Amino acid sequence: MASDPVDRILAQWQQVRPDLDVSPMGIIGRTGRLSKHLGRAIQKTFADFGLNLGEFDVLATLRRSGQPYRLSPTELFNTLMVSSGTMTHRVDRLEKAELVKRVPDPSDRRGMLIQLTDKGFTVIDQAVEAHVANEHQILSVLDASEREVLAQLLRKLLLSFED
Amino acid sequence: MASDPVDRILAQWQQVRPDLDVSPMGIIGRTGRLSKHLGRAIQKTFADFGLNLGEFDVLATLRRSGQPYRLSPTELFNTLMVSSGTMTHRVDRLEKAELVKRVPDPSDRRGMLIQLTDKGFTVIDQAVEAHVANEHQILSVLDASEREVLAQLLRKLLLSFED
DNA sequence: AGCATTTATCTCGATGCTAAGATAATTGAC
DNA sequence: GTCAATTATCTTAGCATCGAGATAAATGCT
Repeated sequence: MASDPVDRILAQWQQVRPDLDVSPMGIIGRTGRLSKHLGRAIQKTFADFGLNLGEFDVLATLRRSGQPYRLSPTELFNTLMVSSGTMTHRVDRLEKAELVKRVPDPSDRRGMLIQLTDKGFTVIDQAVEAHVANEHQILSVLDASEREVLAQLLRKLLLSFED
Repeated sequence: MASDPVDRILAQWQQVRPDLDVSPMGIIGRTGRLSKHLGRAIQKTFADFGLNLGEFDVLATLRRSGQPYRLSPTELFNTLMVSSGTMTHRVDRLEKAELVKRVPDPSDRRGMLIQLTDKGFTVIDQAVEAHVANEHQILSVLDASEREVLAQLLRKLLLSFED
């Protein structure tokens, strides 16, 4: 197997700090770099639909929640691991683009519900299709069993952070 | 194996769009979420040294490059996958904290070199030790062979993005 | 019922990032 | 040797984010 930039980083540390076992960087460093690359590759698809990654995530979360395609801001920002302020701004932008609208929560007068509009539904359904096709393309360097193993290991690690 | 939030996302998509094979999200979605969790867990260690993740990366890159602990801004931002403007700002901050200093490149009058100061050297050496210990802790949920397999698969995927 | 605590959302100020463009110096084709 | 193209760094404007705090409503203890 060819060496990647992270292998070179590990080798450099070995040179200057041979007393340290920096092997965890082989996973943590690669996860960070990979996440950046994946984010960039994926943004390109969203741009075709006038969305950025954050906006896509909001619409996708509403879409996959099923009818009536409506969730509270709190559910959205908890699911998406962002702050409440971030979610307010994302919804502002999406509302301006008429992809979602805010409706009062009938059962809690403090709360609002974020409702996917018809236009939002159409946009996210098309965007998801393009996105999934793109994801298949990106992962085509791994065969089916490699993908399976990778997903399992990532899940195990992820479970140590969240239920 | 227990299910994680990404499993629930996949199950939701299966419900509302059974025509789509969303299995790539099992890897791409988890990589993104994991990267966020890892970033947060790691920032905490850096904060003890008055650094954020970006600043740590700059100091660490200089440190592991070996003597004379000096690199150009271009080498730094290429290595760290950020824009040139971002690197200017990071160096500004680090220079203000007297952890690095800018020195003219003797062989190219357009260029500057970013030099780790003695103070910067001391700080990064301590920070790296704490950081590596923290990384070992984070990955302790995986056994040695799992870590090895995970690193290999991440490298294979990473190599499809960069040499 | 009354009141303190918690919950839901939004507002605001600060931070770090990007992309495009400015300046200055080097390189390379002729 | 000249000069156009490239390269290196910094500047600037704009954007997405976070965290702390404000407001308003619901909850729950007594």
